[in-house]
Amino acid sequence: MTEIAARPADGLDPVWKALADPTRRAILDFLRDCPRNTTEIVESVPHLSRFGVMKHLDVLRQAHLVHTREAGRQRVNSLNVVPIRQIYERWVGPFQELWSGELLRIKDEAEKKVPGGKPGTSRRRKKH
Amino acid sequence: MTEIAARPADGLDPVWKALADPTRRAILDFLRDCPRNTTEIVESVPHLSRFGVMKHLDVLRQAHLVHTREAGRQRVNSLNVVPIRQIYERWVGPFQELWSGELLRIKDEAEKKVPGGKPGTSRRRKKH
DNA sequence: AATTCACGTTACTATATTGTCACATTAATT
DNA sequence: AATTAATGTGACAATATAGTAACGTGAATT
Repeated sequence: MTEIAARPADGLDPVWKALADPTRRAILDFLRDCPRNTTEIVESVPHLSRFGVMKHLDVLRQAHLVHTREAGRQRVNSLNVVPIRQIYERWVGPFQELWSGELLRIKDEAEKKVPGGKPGTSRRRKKH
Repeated sequence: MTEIAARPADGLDPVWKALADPTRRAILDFLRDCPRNTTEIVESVPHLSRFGVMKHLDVLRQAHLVHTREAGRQRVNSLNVVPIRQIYERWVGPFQELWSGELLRIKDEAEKKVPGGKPGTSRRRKKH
Protein backbone atom coordinates (compact mmCIF):
# COMPACT_ATOMS: atom_id res chain seq x y z
CA MET A 1 0.00 0.00 0.00
CA THR A 2 1.16 3.45 -0.83
CA GLU A 3 1.89 5.14 2.45
CA ILE A 4 1.00 8.73 3.02
CA ALA A 5 3.02 9.26 6.20
CA ALA A 6 3.15 12.40 8.26
CA ARG A 7 4.73 14.89 5.95
CA PRO A 8 4.39 18.47 6.96
CA ALA A 9 7.72 18.66 5.18
CA ASP A 10 5.87 21.05 2.96
CA GLY A 11 6.74 24.06 5.07
CA LEU A 12 3.42 25.62 4.22
CA ASP A 13 1.51 24.23 7.17
CA PRO A 14 1.49 27.49 9.15
CA VAL A 15 0.10 29.17 6.05
CA TRP A 16 -2.77 26.70 5.71
CA LYS A 17 -3.50 27.00 9.41
CA ALA A 18 -3.50 30.78 9.13
CA LEU A 19 -5.87 30.73 6.19
CA ALA A 20 -8.30 28.42 7.97
CA ASP A 21 -9.81 31.27 9.96
CA PRO A 22 -12.32 33.63 8.30
CA THR A 23 -11.22 36.62 10.36
CA ARG A 24 -7.65 36.15 9.23
CA ARG A 25 -8.70 35.83 5.61
CA ALA A 26 -10.73 39.01 6.05
CA ILE A 27 -7.63 40.77 7.37
CA LEU A 28 -5.68 39.63 4.32
CA ASP A 29 -8.47 40.89 2.08
CA PHE A 30 -8.29 44.15 3.97
CA LEU A 31 -4.55 44.42 3.39
CA ARG A 32 -4.95 43.56 -0.25
CA ASP A 33 -6.17 47.08 -0.71
CA CYS A 34 -3.18 48.81 0.87
CA PRO A 35 -0.88 48.54 3.93
CA ARG A 36 -2.41 49.45 7.29
CA ASN A 37 -1.13 50.18 10.74
CA THR A 38 -2.15 47.94 13.60
CA THR A 39 -4.92 50.11 14.97
CA GLU A 40 -6.57 50.38 11.59
CA ILE A 41 -6.66 46.60 11.39
CA VAL A 42 -7.98 46.26 14.92
CA GLU A 43 -10.78 48.73 14.22
CA SER A 44 -11.66 46.94 11.03
CA VAL A 45 -12.68 43.91 13.07
CA PRO A 46 -15.19 45.49 15.46
CA HIS A 47 -16.67 42.24 16.68
CA LEU A 48 -13.41 41.23 18.35
CA SER A 49 -11.36 42.60 21.21
CA ARG A 50 -8.05 44.31 20.58
CA PHE A 51 -6.07 41.35 21.82
CA GLY A 52 -8.14 38.96 19.79
CA VAL A 53 -7.15 40.74 16.61
CA MET A 54 -3.53 41.00 17.75
CA LYS A 55 -3.30 37.25 18.08
CA HIS A 56 -4.72 36.74 14.63
CA LEU A 57 -2.11 39.17 13.39
CA ASP A 58 0.59 37.14 15.11
CA VAL A 59 -0.55 34.01 13.35
CA LEU A 60 -0.45 35.81 10.03
CA ARG A 61 3.04 37.11 10.77
CA GLN A 62 4.36 33.70 11.71
CA ALA A 63 3.04 32.37 8.43
CA HIS A 64 4.84 35.25 6.71
CA LEU A 65 1.57 36.35 5.20
CA VAL A 66 1.90 39.75 6.83
CA HIS A 67 5.06 41.79 7.16
CA THR A 68 5.27 44.49 9.81
CA ARG A 69 7.58 47.45 9.60
CA GLU A 70 8.12 50.02 12.34
CA ALA A 71 7.36 53.64 11.58
CA GLY A 72 7.85 55.77 14.64
CA ARG A 73 5.21 54.90 17.13
CA GLN A 74 3.21 53.04 14.54
CA ARG A 75 3.62 49.70 12.79
CA VAL A 76 2.77 49.37 9.14
CA ASN A 77 1.45 45.93 8.23
CA SER A 78 1.55 44.87 4.62
CA LEU A 79 0.43 41.81 2.75
CA ASN A 80 2.93 39.27 1.47
CA VAL A 81 1.51 37.25 -1.39
CA VAL A 82 4.41 34.81 -1.68
CA PRO A 83 2.95 32.11 0.61
CA ILE A 84 -0.40 32.31 -1.17
CA ARG A 85 1.40 31.93 -4.44
CA GLN A 86 3.25 28.88 -3.10
CA ILE A 87 0.03 27.27 -1.97
CA TYR A 88 -1.37 27.84 -5.38
CA GLU A 89 1.64 26.44 -7.18
CA ARG A 90 2.27 23.45 -4.95
CA TRP A 91 -1.27 22.43 -4.18
CA VAL A 92 -4.11 24.11 -6.04
CA GLY A 93 -2.30 23.91 -9.36
CA PRO A 94 -2.06 20.10 -9.48
CA PHE A 95 -5.77 19.89 -8.70
CA GLN A 96 -6.61 22.50 -11.27
CA GLU A 97 -5.73 20.16 -14.07
CA LEU A 98 -8.58 17.96 -12.86
CA TRP A 99 -11.17 20.56 -13.70
CA SER A 100 -9.61 22.22 -16.68
CA GLY A 101 -9.46 20.80 -20.15
CA GLU A 102 -9.36 17.23 -21.19
CA LEU A 103 -8.24 15.62 -17.95
CA LEU A 104 -11.57 16.30 -16.28
CA ARG A 105 -13.42 14.47 -19.03
CA ILE A 106 -11.06 11.52 -18.78
CA LYS A 107 -11.43 11.24 -15.05
CA ASP A 108 -15.22 11.42 -15.15
CA GLU A 109 -15.17 8.58 -17.58
CA ALA A 110 -12.82 6.53 -15.43
CA GLU A 111 -15.03 6.91 -12.39
CA LYS A 112 -18.09 5.78 -14.27
CA LYS A 113 -16.16 2.69 -15.26
CA VAL A 114 -16.38 1.44 -11.65
CA PRO A 115 -20.10 0.87 -11.36
CA GLY A 116 -21.01 -1.67 -8.68
CA GLY A 117 -17.77 -2.44 -6.97
CA LYS A 118 -14.91 -4.93 -7.11
CA PRO A 119 -12.22 -2.43 -6.24
CA GLY A 120 -9.11 -3.29 -8.13
CA THR A 121 -10.88 -4.62 -11.16
CA SER A 122 -10.50 -1.92 -13.75
CA ARG A 123 -8.73 0.87 -11.95
CA ARG A 124 -5.14 1.86 -12.42
CA ARG A 125 -3.12 1.30 -9.26
CA LYS A 126 0.27 1.86 -7.81
CA LYS A 127 2.42 -1.15 -8.64
CA HIS A 128 2.99 -2.64 -5.14
CA MET B 1 -13.25 52.89 8.99
CA THR B 2 -13.98 50.08 6.67
CA GLU B 3 -15.45 47.32 8.76
CA ILE B 4 -14.57 43.74 8.10
CA ALA B 5 -17.34 42.17 10.17
CA ALA B 6 -17.86 38.50 10.79
CA ARG B 7 -18.67 37.11 7.38
CA PRO B 8 -18.47 33.38 7.08
CA ALA B 9 -21.22 34.05 4.56
CA ASP B 10 -18.75 32.61 2.14
CA GLY B 11 -19.98 29.07 2.62
CA LEU B 12 -16.48 27.78 2.09
CA ASP B 13 -15.44 27.84 5.70
CA PRO B 14 -15.72 24.06 6.23
CA VAL B 15 -13.53 23.63 3.17
CA TRP B 16 -10.80 25.90 4.50
CA LYS B 17 -10.97 24.16 7.87
CA ALA B 18 -10.71 20.79 6.17
CA LEU B 19 -7.70 21.86 4.16
CA ALA B 20 -5.93 23.18 7.24
CA ASP B 21 -4.80 19.72 8.29
CA PRO B 22 -1.82 18.08 6.55
CA THR B 23 -3.24 14.58 6.95
CA ARG B 24 -6.44 15.60 5.23
CA ARG B 25 -4.54 17.24 2.40
CA ALA B 26 -2.51 14.05 2.08
CA ILE B 27 -5.73 12.06 1.79
CA LEU B 28 -6.92 14.37 -0.96
CA ASP B 29 -3.59 13.95 -2.73
CA PHE B 30 -4.04 10.23 -2.36
CA LEU B 31 -7.51 10.38 -3.91
CA ARG B 32 -6.26 12.55 -6.74
CA ASP B 33 -4.72 9.42 -8.17
CA CYS B 34 -7.91 7.34 -8.18
CA PRO B 35 -10.92 6.53 -5.94
CA ARG B 36 -10.21 4.35 -2.92
CA ASN B 37 -12.25 2.38 -0.44
CA THR B 38 -12.10 3.30 3.22
CA THR B 39 -9.63 0.67 4.31
CA GLU B 40 -7.18 1.68 1.61
CA ILE B 41 -7.29 5.22 2.90
CA VAL B 42 -6.92 4.11 6.50
CA GLU B 43 -3.88 2.00 5.65
CA SER B 44 -2.35 4.83 3.71
CA VAL B 45 -2.06 6.79 6.95
CA PRO B 46 -0.14 4.30 9.09
CA HIS B 47 0.78 6.77 11.81
CA LEU B 48 -2.85 7.20 12.84
CA SER B 49 -5.45 4.89 14.34
CA ARG B 50 -8.40 3.74 12.28
CA PHE B 51 -10.79 6.03 14.04
CA GLY B 52 -8.43 8.94 13.68
CA VAL B 53 -8.49 8.57 9.93
CA MET B 54 -12.24 8.04 9.92
CA LYS B 55 -12.79 11.36 11.60
CA HIS B 56 -10.57 13.10 9.10
CA LEU B 57 -12.65 11.48 6.40
CA ASP B 58 -15.81 12.79 8.04
CA VAL B 59 -14.43 16.31 7.96
CA LEU B 60 -13.61 15.93 4.28
CA ARG B 61 -17.09 14.60 3.57
CA GLN B 62 -18.80 17.43 5.40
CA ALA B 63 -16.77 19.88 3.32
CA HIS B 64 -17.93 17.99 0.24
CA LEU B 65 -14.34 17.38 -0.72
CA VAL B 66 -14.86 13.63 -0.66
CA HIS B 67 -17.87 11.75 -1.93
CA THR B 68 -18.57 8.25 -0.66
CA ARG B 69 -20.56 5.69 -2.57
CA GLU B 70 -21.60 2.28 -1.29
CA ALA B 71 -20.42 -0.77 -3.16
CA GLY B 72 -21.47 -3.92 -1.42
CA ARG B 73 -19.62 -4.18 1.82
CA GLN B 74 -17.16 -1.52 0.76
CA ARG B 75 -17.37 2.25 0.37
CA VAL B 76 -15.67 3.93 -2.53
CA ASN B 77 -14.40 7.38 -1.68
CA SER B 78 -13.68 9.75 -4.50
CA LEU B 79 -12.31 13.25 -4.71
CA ASN B 80 -14.57 16.19 -5.50
CA VAL B 81 -12.60 19.09 -6.90
CA VAL B 82 -15.46 21.60 -6.95
CA PRO B 83 -14.77 23.13 -3.51
CA ILE B 84 -11.09 23.48 -4.35
CA ARG B 85 -12.04 25.19 -7.53
CA GLN B 86 -14.33 27.55 -5.64
CA ILE B 87 -11.59 28.45 -3.22
CA TYR B 88 -9.36 29.18 -6.12
CA GLU B 89 -11.92 31.29 -7.92
CA ARG B 90 -13.22 33.23 -4.94
CA TRP B 91 -10.04 33.73 -2.99
CA VAL B 92 -6.75 32.75 -4.59
CA GLY B 93 -7.68 34.31 -7.91
CA PRO B 94 -8.03 37.88 -6.64
CA PHE B 95 -4.63 37.58 -4.96
CA GLN B 96 -3.09 36.12 -8.05
CA GLU B 97 -3.34 39.40 -9.85
CA LEU B 98 -0.98 40.80 -7.22
CA TRP B 99 1.85 38.57 -8.34
CA SER B 100 1.15 38.30 -12.01
CA GLY B 101 1.66 40.95 -14.61
CA GLU B 102 1.64 44.66 -14.17
CA LEU B 103 -0.29 44.92 -10.93
CA LEU B 104 2.60 43.52 -8.95
CA ARG B 105 4.92 46.19 -10.23
CA ILE B 106 2.47 48.94 -9.40
CA LYS B 107 1.95 47.70 -5.87
CA ASP B 108 5.67 47.36 -5.20
CA GLU B 109 6.12 50.93 -6.27
CA ALA B 110 3.27 52.12 -4.10
CA GLU B 111 4.74 50.46 -1.02
CA LYS B 112 8.15 51.97 -1.59
CA LYS B 113 6.50 55.37 -1.74
CA VAL B 114 5.91 55.17 2.03
CA PRO B 115 9.49 55.25 3.25
CA GLY B 116 9.77 56.26 6.90
CA GLY B 117 6.22 56.63 8.04
CA LYS B 118 3.28 59.05 8.20
CA PRO B 119 0.70 56.50 7.16
CA GLY B 120 -1.91 58.24 5.15
CA THR B 121 0.44 60.62 3.43
CA SER B 122 0.68 59.30 -0.08
CA ARG B 123 -1.41 56.18 -0.03
CA ARG B 124 -4.76 55.59 -1.61
CA ARG B 125 -7.44 55.05 1.01
CA LYS B 126 -11.06 54.24 1.37
CA LYS B 127 -12.95 57.50 1.50
CA HIS B 128 -14.10 57.31 5.19
C1' DA C 1 7.61 66.55 33.15
C1' DA C 2 3.25 65.00 32.29
C1' DT C 3 0.04 63.29 29.04
C1' DT C 4 -1.58 60.91 25.22
C1' DC C 5 -1.85 57.45 21.98
C1' DA C 6 -0.34 53.27 19.35
C1' DC C 7 1.10 48.99 20.48
C1' DG C 8 1.86 44.95 22.80
C1' DT C 9 1.44 41.32 26.76
C1' DT C 10 0.26 38.57 31.18
C1' DA C 11 -3.18 35.77 33.13
C1' DC C 12 -7.10 33.30 32.56
C1' DT C 13 -11.45 30.80 30.54
C1' DA C 14 -14.14 28.29 27.14
C1' DT C 15 -14.52 25.64 23.23
C1' DA C 16 -12.82 22.93 19.26
C1' DT C 17 -9.65 19.85 17.48
C1' DT C 18 -6.98 15.67 17.38
C1' DG C 19 -6.20 11.59 18.96
C1' DT C 20 -6.83 6.60 21.35
C1' DC C 21 -9.19 2.07 22.88
C1' DA C 22 -12.69 -0.92 22.70
C1' DC C 23 -17.00 -2.15 20.80
C1' DA C 24 -21.03 -2.50 17.30
C1' DT C 25 -22.81 -3.38 12.67
C1' DT C 26 -23.32 -5.42 8.37
C1' DA C 27 -22.14 -7.91 4.03
C1' DA C 28 -19.69 -11.65 1.97
C1' DT C 29 -17.77 -16.33 2.57
C1' DT C 30 -17.29 -21.04 4.23
C1' DA D 1 -25.18 -20.94 10.86
C1' DA D 2 -20.78 -19.43 11.95
C1' DT D 3 -16.86 -16.76 10.50
C1' DT D 4 -14.39 -13.20 8.45
C1' DA D 5 -13.63 -8.69 6.73
C1' DA D 6 -14.96 -3.78 5.89
C1' DT D 7 -16.91 -0.20 8.03
C1' DG D 8 -18.55 2.75 11.42
C1' DT D 9 -19.33 4.56 16.56
C1' DG D 10 -19.47 5.69 21.99
C1' DA D 11 -16.75 7.30 25.60
C1' DC D 12 -12.96 9.55 26.82
C1' DA D 13 -8.22 12.31 27.24
C1' DA D 14 -4.85 15.70 25.68
C1' DT D 15 -3.85 19.54 23.29
C1' DA D 16 -4.69 23.62 20.37
C1' DT D 17 -7.44 27.43 19.38
C1' DA D 18 -10.07 31.66 20.12
C1' DG D 19 -11.59 34.63 23.04
C1' DT D 20 -11.85 38.42 27.19
C1' DA D 21 -10.26 41.84 30.80
C1' DA D 22 -6.84 44.34 32.68
C1' DC D 23 -2.21 45.93 32.64
C1' DG D 24 2.65 47.39 30.81
C1' DT D 25 5.71 49.99 27.34
C1' DG D 26 7.46 53.52 24.80
C1' DA D 27 7.33 57.28 21.24
C1' DA D 28 5.01 61.93 20.32
C1' DT D 29 2.90 65.78 21.97
C1' DT D 30 1.76 69.50 25.25
